[in-house]
Amino acid sequence: MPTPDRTSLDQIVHAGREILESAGLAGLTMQAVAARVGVRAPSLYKRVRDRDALVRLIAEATVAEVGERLAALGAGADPRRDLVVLIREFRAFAHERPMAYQLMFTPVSGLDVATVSSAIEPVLRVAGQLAGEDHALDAARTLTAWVNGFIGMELGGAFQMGGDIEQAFEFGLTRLTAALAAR
Amino acid sequence: MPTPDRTSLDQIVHAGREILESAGLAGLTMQAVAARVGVRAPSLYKRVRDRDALVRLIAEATVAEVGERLAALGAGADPRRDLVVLIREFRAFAHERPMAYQLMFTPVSGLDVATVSSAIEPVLRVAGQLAGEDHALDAARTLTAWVNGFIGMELGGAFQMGGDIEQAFEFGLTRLTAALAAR
DNA sequence: GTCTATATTTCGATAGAC
DNA sequence: GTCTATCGAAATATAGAC
Repeated sequence: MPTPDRTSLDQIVHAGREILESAGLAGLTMQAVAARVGVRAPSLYKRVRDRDALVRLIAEATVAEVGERLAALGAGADPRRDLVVLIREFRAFAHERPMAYQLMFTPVSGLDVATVSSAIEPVLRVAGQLAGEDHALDAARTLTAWVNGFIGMELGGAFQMGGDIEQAFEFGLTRLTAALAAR
Repeated sequence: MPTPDRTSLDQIVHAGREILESAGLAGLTMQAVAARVGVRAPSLYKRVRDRDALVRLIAEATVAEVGERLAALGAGADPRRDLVVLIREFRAFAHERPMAYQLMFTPVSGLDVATVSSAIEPVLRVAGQLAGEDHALDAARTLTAWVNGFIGMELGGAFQMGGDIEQAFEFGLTRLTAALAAR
């Protein structure tokens, strides 16, 4: 073995995730990733087909992590309380990894349905408990649309009219959970 | 006058908006804009400082158009009905100009507060009528977050679990308007 | 598997003639 | 004001030596 492995796919993806957060998607260049793992850019192509493939791997790792965190919350006796906890955790993740969060909802990431479906399964389940199985999907979409929109706007600085952002979030969360409860 | 004007700032912005829709933000190059208005790229710099300035002008024109369309709807006797009409019109615009819509909510566009504020004034007003002035801002943010999130997800193809998207939209709209009404 | 070197492409922006 | 010509700056990806 003339030249032993100096990096690995895991290390590359990990480095990519860090660079994504610190420099954005545009800053996620093959050179930057290579520099962080301690090799030259051409060496990355031994493990990753091209930049798009690396971006997809990062997006998949992000979805998987979100799914684990949501699943780890478990379920209690009160679906409404479970839902509040789920949504807050979702937002907390977005604040920790804003760029990765946005990447998840970007078309270019090319995520497969199965990965995403399993990640948001807890939300769908609790939405069904709350709104009734007939409205489970509609309720889950209402919730995810709202929280995703809220996060996107706060991350993008779209809330420019003053006021308390935390209060606005809790207001929406309270009203939404009440509105989705089966009647 | 050796070389009479062959284009104008209005024409440049108009061409930019069309290219944005057909080729995306990445396809909005100075060369593409120049070609569409019938000049060479360097000529654009006589009327626009640089590409960022052009992008900002396009974003501002988009916000202005949204504002006009929302304002044109007027107000009726039922705030709840007004709100439904407003939100549907907002979504209709997003479907007509998806790329411009997304640009509005992109940090890079650098929109000033005043422009955006006046555009969404109808939403804020009706939200206040519905939820009470104490909750006007919170209610408006809940609404805009939801509709923005919903539109972003449908434009990005994030609704991958089947079902009827229109039904999901109307479900959310109905539940939200009910939830925001003052109690 | 890693490296140097480089081909390729693309685009933003400027200089200076007309 | 418009043009040609060109600079400068990236970054992706490949070729081939070691």
